[in-house]
Amino acid sequence: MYIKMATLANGQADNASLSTNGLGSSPGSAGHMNGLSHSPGNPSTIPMKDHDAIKLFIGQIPRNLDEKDLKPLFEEFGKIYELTVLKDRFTGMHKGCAFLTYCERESALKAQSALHEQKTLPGMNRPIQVKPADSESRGGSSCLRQPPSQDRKLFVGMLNKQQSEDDVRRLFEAFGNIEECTILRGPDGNSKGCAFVKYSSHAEAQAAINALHGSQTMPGASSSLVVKFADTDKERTMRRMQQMAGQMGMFNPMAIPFGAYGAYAQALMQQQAALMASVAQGGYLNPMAAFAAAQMQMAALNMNGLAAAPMTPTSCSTSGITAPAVPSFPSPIGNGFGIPPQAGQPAAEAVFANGIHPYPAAAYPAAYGQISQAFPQPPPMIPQQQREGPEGCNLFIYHLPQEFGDAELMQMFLPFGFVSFDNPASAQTAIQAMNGFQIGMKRLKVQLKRPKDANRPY
DNA sequence: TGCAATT
Repeated sequence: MYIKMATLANGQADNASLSTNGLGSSPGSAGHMNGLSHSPGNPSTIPMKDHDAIKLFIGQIPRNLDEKDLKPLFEEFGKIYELTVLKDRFTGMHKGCAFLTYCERESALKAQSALHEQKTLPGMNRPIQVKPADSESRGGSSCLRQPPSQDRKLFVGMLNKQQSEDDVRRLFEAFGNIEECTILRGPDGNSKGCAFVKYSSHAEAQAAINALHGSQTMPGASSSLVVKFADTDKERTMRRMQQMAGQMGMFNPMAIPFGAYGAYAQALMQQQAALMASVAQGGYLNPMAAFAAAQMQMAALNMNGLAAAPMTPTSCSTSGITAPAVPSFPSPIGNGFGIPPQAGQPAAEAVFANGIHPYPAAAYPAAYGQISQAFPQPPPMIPQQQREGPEGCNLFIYHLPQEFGDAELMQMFLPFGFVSFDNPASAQTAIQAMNGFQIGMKRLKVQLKRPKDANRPY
């Protein structure tokens, strides 16, 4: 059964990319769809590129420039095979960077030496970046294989905001060869007081951590220097999801920690967004709705399957205090998808019976016990009428963000205001876990919903 | 207390 569910999951992921491609972002055809290269208007010229062509990553591009604006800039170094501005997959927002492949390898080398760090596009506070894309250094037999950069890239926090790249380099150069050093800056060019430092090896990075973390306090910093490995992709994804949830004023206690499921959750989100976009008016669905769709899909999935996955006492005891007590997916102990969970999931309450306060968001326990609120199967997206659980099982949640700009969305998410469990112990567990949970700038206040007939205490 | 921008 478990094997079968895993296969199904993969099938869904595949379908997701297929339908996305159907909407016009197949890697092979992106250039055509964007109408930006391949000598348009000359059908006799079939675009060809060298076998050893280099895909370049272009960074520090003003967000108001699209492919057609960038094309002239790069064309002077050779014929462009493909140029793609990176956009956010849900909002379509320009990410400020692009991929560029020339037909000839030589053109790429020329462009890189002429442009990289050499010139600053209007409105930018840092010079343009032109270098081989990360994908170019991985896996190619003819390329020098580089170690993955996430094990050797450091995040440095608690810097003085006046410190420059050079200052940071000087601080870190004793511990190894620094390949990249970047101060993080806001849109105004001011330092955010933190930086990335990339060494050539993991050992060098580790040495820098050992020597520098907490070693000193920079003038004006609120605590001592922070030196740690930078976030992984997964952590970044989660961070962004949480930020977005905060910004958009959405609260979905089930969906947020789903970031922890990484690739699978992402595949689902893509699939759902693509699906929604295709049934909408042909073009891009409004971004709010697209994101909401993804959230809804995840919530529905969670309620149907993963939320009900029982956690064994063993998995609890090994999860430790701070480690997320969420099962990896697919879980061999889960009951799969589309099968309504039975009431009274074993051991769910035991997970946090010892008062563990699971932070951060990733640690939100996926197995409180069954949430009794009815939620429709994925396709119909309109929640049923709200249903309450027995007394002592219903939570009331204060401080939900209220930035909804869209009345429909408001209606969609209204049911999340109340959360009902099928037994009081689970409700208490949820309070323990979620009270104080931070969303954006706010912290949730979670307590038992007062019985209707209770006297108001004040 | 701050994690860019790599489809």
